[in-house]
Amino acid sequence: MVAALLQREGWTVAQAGDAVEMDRALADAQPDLVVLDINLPGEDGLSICRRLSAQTDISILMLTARSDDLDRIIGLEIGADDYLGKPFNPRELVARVRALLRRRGRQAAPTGLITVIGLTIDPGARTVRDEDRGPIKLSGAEFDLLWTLAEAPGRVLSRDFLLDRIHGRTAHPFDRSIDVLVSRLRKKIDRGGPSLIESVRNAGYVLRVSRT
Amino acid sequence: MVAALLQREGWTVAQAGDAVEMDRALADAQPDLVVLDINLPGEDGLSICRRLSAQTDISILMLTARSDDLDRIIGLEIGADDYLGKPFNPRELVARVRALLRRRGRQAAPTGLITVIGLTIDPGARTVRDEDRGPIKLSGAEFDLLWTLAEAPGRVLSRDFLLDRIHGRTAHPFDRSIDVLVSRLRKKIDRGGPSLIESVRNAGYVLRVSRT
DNA sequence: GGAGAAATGTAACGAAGTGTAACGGTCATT
DNA sequence: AATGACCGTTACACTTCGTTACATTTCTCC
Repeated sequence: MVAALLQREGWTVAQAGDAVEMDRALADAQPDLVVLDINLPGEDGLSICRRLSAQTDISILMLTARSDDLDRIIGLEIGADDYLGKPFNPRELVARVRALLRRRGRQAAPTGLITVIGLTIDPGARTVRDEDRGPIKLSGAEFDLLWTLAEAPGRVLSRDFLLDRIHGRTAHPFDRSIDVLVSRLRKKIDRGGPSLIESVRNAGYVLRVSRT
Repeated sequence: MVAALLQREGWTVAQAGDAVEMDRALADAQPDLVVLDINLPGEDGLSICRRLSAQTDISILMLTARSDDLDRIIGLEIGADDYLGKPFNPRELVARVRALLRRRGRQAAPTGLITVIGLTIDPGARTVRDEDRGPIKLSGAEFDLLWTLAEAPGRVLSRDFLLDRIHGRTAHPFDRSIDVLVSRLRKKIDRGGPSLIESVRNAGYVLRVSRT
């Protein structure tokens, strides 16, 4: 799933099931970055991380089951460049990979702030701020929805597209989760007037372009 | 160094060493964007930022020494449009400046209100307001119909044309949907007198030009 | 004129789309 | 274990809109 996600963003991806496979893959290509699961059969993820970090210049994004600070510190201590707890959000994974690559200077894809209709969205910090009313607290999925809509303000995005972008899955027959998510997001970002997120019958949802 | 960088990209750049110089420069030219260092002699960068943001429409890219969350939040809090931690990558600075200017261009785009016979139609917000009676609530299809008619006031538009514009489909043999839609729209926008939407036998519908 | 045909107006019905409250499962935290 | 955040599912209310049926208007032809 991680591989599919990254491939869809345009990166070239190779997969490996354990340390041995990974070494073989590393010999074939010189990747810029490794996404490393801490739980692996055979050689442990932490050990691999230490080895990679010491011997190579490759960026390491570590995936682990637990996300408390202790783990984090240990992770960074042994040479990981960033760290993501499971279950993670697909969009967040992509954002972090992009950030790491950018930091390496091999990728020029600045993910700056997005401001639409009085909302400032910071993909790096995953925070949203209303021009007038101050910061708005959104849940992970809510943030991803807003972010996705804000990347294409004024364009109608289908439920299928949104579902895929936000959760990396396809809709089942009577899937209403996007509708509910939209409803929840609206409740948090709308000001009195007409909703900032408009529904387009038989099509999907759009973020308003002009502030009314 | 920043100035040289931006000039090399083709932008016109003016420099200022402190707040006073900046005010003088702003009076001379009306820049689209200010790159603002948070550490300045005299008036503090944050203060300047707050002032600019409140008084003008100029985009602000803030440069800060530290890039932790505190700084980031403060930066957004006081009205910066984007921020960049030092030391920064020259290419990234250019990319962000470009992104901000592009975003500005989009936002400045006129929304294209249409006003006919006392109705103001806002295609961006998809709202209609009657000069006398205030906002009117229309459904999606109703709005599209009114909008289409209002783009060509006084011209007769055929049912086929309207159907295609509004629903992107062609009529089947006994299609009356446009008639019904017109009926529904009339009920919402007409004032006492003759209908604002006139039917032309064997041809279609027209929006009245003059208010009777 | 007047009868009939054709065009248009609109109420009413029903299918489908959408909004959202409420419930419950999962997971991390305490 | 208890708590709370998050989010998918479900259920129900409401909206939207095409279809149909019938009423009304307008035109044509005699």
